[in-house]
Amino acid sequence: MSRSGYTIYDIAAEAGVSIATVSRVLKGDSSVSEKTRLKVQEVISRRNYRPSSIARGMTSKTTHTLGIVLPKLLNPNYAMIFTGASDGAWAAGYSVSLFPWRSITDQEGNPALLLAERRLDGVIVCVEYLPPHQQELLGRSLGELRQYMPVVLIGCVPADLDYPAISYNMAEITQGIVEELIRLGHERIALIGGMEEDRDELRRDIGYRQGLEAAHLPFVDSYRVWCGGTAEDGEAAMDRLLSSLLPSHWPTAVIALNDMVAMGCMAAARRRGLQVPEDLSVVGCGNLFCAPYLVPPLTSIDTHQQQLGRRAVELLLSGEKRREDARWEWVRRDSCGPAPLPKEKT
Amino acid sequence: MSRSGYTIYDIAAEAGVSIATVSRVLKGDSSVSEKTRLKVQEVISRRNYRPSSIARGMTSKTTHTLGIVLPKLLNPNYAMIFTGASDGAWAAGYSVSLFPWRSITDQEGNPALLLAERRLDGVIVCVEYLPPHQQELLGRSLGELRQYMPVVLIGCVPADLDYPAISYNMAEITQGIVEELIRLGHERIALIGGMEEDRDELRRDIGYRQGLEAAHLPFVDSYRVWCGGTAEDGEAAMDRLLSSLLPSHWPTAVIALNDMVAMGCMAAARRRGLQVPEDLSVVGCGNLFCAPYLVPPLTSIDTHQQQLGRRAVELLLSGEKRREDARWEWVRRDSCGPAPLPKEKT
DNA sequence: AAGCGTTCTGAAAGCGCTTACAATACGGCT
DNA sequence: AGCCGTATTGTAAGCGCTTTCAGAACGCTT
Repeated sequence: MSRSGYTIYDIAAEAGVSIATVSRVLKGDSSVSEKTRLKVQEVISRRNYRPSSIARGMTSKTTHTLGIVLPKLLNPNYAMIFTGASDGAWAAGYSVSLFPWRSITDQEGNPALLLAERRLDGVIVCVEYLPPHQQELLGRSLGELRQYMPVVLIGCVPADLDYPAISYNMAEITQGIVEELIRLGHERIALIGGMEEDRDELRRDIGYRQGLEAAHLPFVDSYRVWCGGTAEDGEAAMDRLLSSLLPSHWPTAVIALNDMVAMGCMAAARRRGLQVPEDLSVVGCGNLFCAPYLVPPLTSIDTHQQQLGRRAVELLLSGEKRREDARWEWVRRDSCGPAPLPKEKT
Repeated sequence: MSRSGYTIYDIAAEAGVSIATVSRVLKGDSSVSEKTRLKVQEVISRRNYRPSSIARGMTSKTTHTLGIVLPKLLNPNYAMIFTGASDGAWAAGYSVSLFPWRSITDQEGNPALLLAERRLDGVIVCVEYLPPHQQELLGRSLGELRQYMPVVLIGCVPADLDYPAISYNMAEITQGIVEELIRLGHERIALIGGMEEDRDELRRDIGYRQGLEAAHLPFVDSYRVWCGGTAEDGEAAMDRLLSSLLPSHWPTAVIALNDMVAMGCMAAARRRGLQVPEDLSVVGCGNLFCAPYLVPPLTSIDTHQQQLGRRAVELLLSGEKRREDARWEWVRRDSCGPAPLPKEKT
């Protein structure tokens, strides 16, 4: 209990040397004689002394702590990024602090206040879609933050933002999915979710339209449904979609914003009597741990979130100022199959 | 980019006052005249100055950072605890750093090294079952850690460990589940997962046996299966269980360590042609976000993990040295139903 | 024994902020 | 004008460590 209060002075005194010498053995300086080193180390380990990294930070201007800002840790996608970041950081002797999303977008007073005061050695910011007025706020916060520490962005990052960043190229991914679905014979393909991102090169829409266009399929407005990122959102969106159409026009395939939304879609479809994948193919994104255990097991796009977190830390620590796209990869399971044969029932 | 290098000296010089005065307006000391305060604040906000919390920590001996140590952030249960902790911490002006499990159990050299050096204002440690030799190591690490900062434990914490703690009373919970299942007519109830915890008062086994005993049901050894905490583990364990028994002796209900294990169990059961809940009732624990979207929706025990994380922070910051049990609550969905009528087919 | 090049050590000056404690300023009173 | 109490502000001493620079020790050489 008694808060251990040893300082370098205590150790120095007990070992009969100066604090400079203790400091030297602490950092493994070779200019300390073997004899002295042993003596000092003995005291250190007997007293269980640990130098204060706060004091060290005073001179080194370093905290060995990184920050991560993300919208919602309960979203397993972010938990994966965090995990990867933490692993990478730990391997390099750093730890990672979580900062809630509002720490960087709160209106009240000074935006990045706490974050900037913390003098972290770097911050990873996971960017989600924001309404325009918040975007501007975020921009300012990031700018201010960057005066104090390196910042790396993850997510749907506009290309003209000159931060080091790893982005999901949702346009490319979505186009890839559309093409695959078309290859499977689907012609009525719905796109569910994905707030409107702000830059063309990243918008799911672009990929979606391009994919359709390439196959000379029409873009049907009612097959494009917006929603948030939770399973509930997905369920509601799917409900809306199906309600708004005659069953004969129901899509035969759905591309979901992420796996949670996909879960919701499948639930809504099931409630309407649709069989997945016989009547409806569903593709998710993110490849969550539960994807293989859904019924049917969910086909998803793996975006290698953990790897992505690690990579963000690398960028942060190396100071490389580059932008990269996240890798992505199909994980084919059973929720996605050939289009049903047209039955012309209605 | 140019790392903002303002110090309190710069601000003081520019405002034409002493650093003491700047420090005073920084902390809102009322002994500064209105005129001076405005002048100083003007400079501060014009220069966008943020006092370094490192330097502040020097004198205050405070980092406004808490730590959390947990086995695996990818386990949503831990993500929930972390989220709760982070919310609570943030509300009190703190942030929370993640430390990997091995930061406290690694053999190599000094155990709690980094953690202790960090001089956090407190640490939450989520304890899982550990093999005996690691338990001892953990004990030592915690002891050392506690010399430097308050520690709160979460999980299956032995009652004789005199740390402030919030524990799951798995015995009570498991007994509650058994009783409910018996009430539904089940007589062959399996218990899957849960490494052997080390203290009687916490062991699932105890609750399991007591529940059976109270209803004069026999304890059948082969209905007790051990496994780790992932869906894969659960699937494998369920497979082992079913393989080892004649179908006529298959359990009609399964209690799973957690929801992920429950997911695995359901998958394994389904593969054997068992219908949930008609042939087999499944109860999980943790009430994950995906529980409602499994097929059938999973009945689970909600242990209020987020609330628990918040509470842990409260204990940490208040210094209260007490032990509490986590609240728990049934979340009844469809994976759990009346026992099938005995068909005596084999 | 004196001289010299190495090795080791120690003294002291920060790092950026907080906080007694001392000093100054100001307003009002006699 | 001379005093005093209060409201402000400044000075300086840390906080626990790192690091530069200088001094002490030691081992050889001649």
